[in-house]
Amino acid sequence: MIPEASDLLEPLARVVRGYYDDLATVAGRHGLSTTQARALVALDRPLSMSALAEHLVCDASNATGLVARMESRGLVRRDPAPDDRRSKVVTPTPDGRDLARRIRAEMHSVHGALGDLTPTERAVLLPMLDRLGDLLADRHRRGR
Amino acid sequence: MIPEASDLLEPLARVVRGYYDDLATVAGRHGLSTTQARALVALDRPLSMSALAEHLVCDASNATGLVARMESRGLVRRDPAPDDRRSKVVTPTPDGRDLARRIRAEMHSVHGALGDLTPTERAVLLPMLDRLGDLLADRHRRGR
DNA sequence: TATTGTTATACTCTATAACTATA
DNA sequence: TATAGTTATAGAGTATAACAATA
Repeated sequence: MIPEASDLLEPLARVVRGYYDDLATVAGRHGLSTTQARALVALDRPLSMSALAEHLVCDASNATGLVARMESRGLVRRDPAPDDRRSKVVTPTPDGRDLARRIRAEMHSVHGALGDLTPTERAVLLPMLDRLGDLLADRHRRGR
Repeated sequence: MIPEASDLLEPLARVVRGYYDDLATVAGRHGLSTTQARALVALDRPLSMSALAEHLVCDASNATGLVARMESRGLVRRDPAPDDRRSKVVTPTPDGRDLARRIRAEMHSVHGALGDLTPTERAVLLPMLDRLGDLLADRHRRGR
């Protein structure tokens, strides 16, 4: 029995749902929305406003309010870019970095489920996830 | 080299992101939010308001507005439940069913990426996704 | 002219709390 | 008393359009 692409859609959707439910739970526990949690994790490296919006796949105008709320909570800073006076660089504060680290660590359902796999299963799954992630990113980069 | 659970986190996050970006694109193309798209796909079978809210992992009060908007677009109907006069049953209209079918079919990035895998890769990945989905659902059902 | 970020606006999603009509 | 659904409210995410400052 060779599975078709469509046979994998529903199982993949279930995994995606499990991941997002866990992220939402952990983010909510710290008073963050999933968008803020995603932004904070992405800000592992400083990003301009537009680069952040691109990462979150939303309009640049949304980043203004999003970053403003995170800034007012002391999680990030917004500094003028040194090379381009139109641009701003968003950098996490030490508090922001701590929280990002905690969010990653506290995704217990995802972490635990991956830990419940046998080492052999993990060794099989890892390259498949990498490959699928590459293929999805490729298609996203081209015209979707 | 035996991968740890944490080694799989980032690859899994990439796959999740690819899936959601595709869903958002397809939903937006039809003037739906991702929540409405998820609801419409879930309504493959009629659900009560509370069952729908549970599926979407949101408060029951949200379902009221969500279904009202979908109803005003002619995608679903809200009928009194036959057995319990407090309850209502949400059913997709023919238009709603069509749109749900189209959304599933138009997730080209996900569908295409799965199709880019070799048959052997799909045969390897399918049971792993099922297993991971089961583990995530288990942990969600217990206390997260 | 084009780009970066912002503001204004409007709509949707989301949770909480209070209400109603049933059970 | 408890449950199903609704309403009211408030905060957050989202896109569009228009704008200022800069490139």
